[in-house]
Amino acid sequence: MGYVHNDPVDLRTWSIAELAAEYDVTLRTIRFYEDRGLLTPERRGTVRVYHPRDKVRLGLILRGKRLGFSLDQIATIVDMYDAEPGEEGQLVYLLDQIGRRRAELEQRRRDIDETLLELAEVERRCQADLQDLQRA
Amino acid sequence: MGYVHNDPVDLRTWSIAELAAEYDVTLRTIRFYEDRGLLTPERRGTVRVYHPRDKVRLGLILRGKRLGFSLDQIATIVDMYDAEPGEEGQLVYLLDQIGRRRAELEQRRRDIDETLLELAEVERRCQADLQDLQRA
DNA sequence: CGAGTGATTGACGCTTACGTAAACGTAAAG
DNA sequence: CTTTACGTTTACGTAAGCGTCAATCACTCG
Repeated sequence: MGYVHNDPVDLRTWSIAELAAEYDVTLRTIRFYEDRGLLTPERRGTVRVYHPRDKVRLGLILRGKRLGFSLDQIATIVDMYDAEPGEEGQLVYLLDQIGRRRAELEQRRRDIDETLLELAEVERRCQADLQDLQRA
Repeated sequence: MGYVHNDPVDLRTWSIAELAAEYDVTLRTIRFYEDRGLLTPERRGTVRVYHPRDKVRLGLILRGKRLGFSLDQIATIVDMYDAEPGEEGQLVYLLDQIGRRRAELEQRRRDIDETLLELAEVERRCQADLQDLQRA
């Protein structure tokens, strides 16, 4: 275990297996994300040690996946979170990226709402058919 | 062209190129979906002719893709739309599927809302930093 | 008739996102 | 000391989702 019981949040660490269990992914997956530069855990000797920052990032990555983003897109999103202030060009670029992502997400939400409406309609039809069957 | 001008909606047809242009996908993509059983256009000789039903299905497929569903998942979803009444087992199965999809979609919407909130936060920081730079 | 234009079917290639061994290291427990 | 648990790298495999030819056919326009 990453250790102990009552550590302040910032001191806790996790093993790769602990993270895998908590987020229900395989070790392979976590290592793959590292390979792609999405995670950079500490190394103690050869062993990977994950800090709260790494854990948060993994959470963000998986949420991005649920949303259907590619790992490349996720990389740019996740990196936005801990970007340092930087120079003006950087900031403008970041703001631009944020705008794009927001537009994508809002489109997705519309897609979801439409789909939910249609599912409800299909469900209604289904239940009606079921009623008819059971009366017969 | 699929023909004419003022046909009742149900009579219009489209060529593969027209559909590709309208939805901004390649011919290859459309044929691939057919290969996977997601589309079944009419054949006039060797040529594919798309009816309104096919066009609608393509729209559903692409929306499914935007939502990050796999083609397999999309197939089951899309097929729900034109499922015939069928027997009780079928209907129960369908209702179950609907429930699952709905749960997935609602999770996704939560993901989106969280992400949007966080993006707004990052944006706020960004704009603040930009302000600071421009005062200096 | 010849040149385009737009369609068709293969067939091979490529990227993404991992799965799945194989072969090895290390450290605590029985 | 050997087993067991947990970790490591290297590397090949695979499924999904198309891109990209190549070869061929059908129709129309000048």
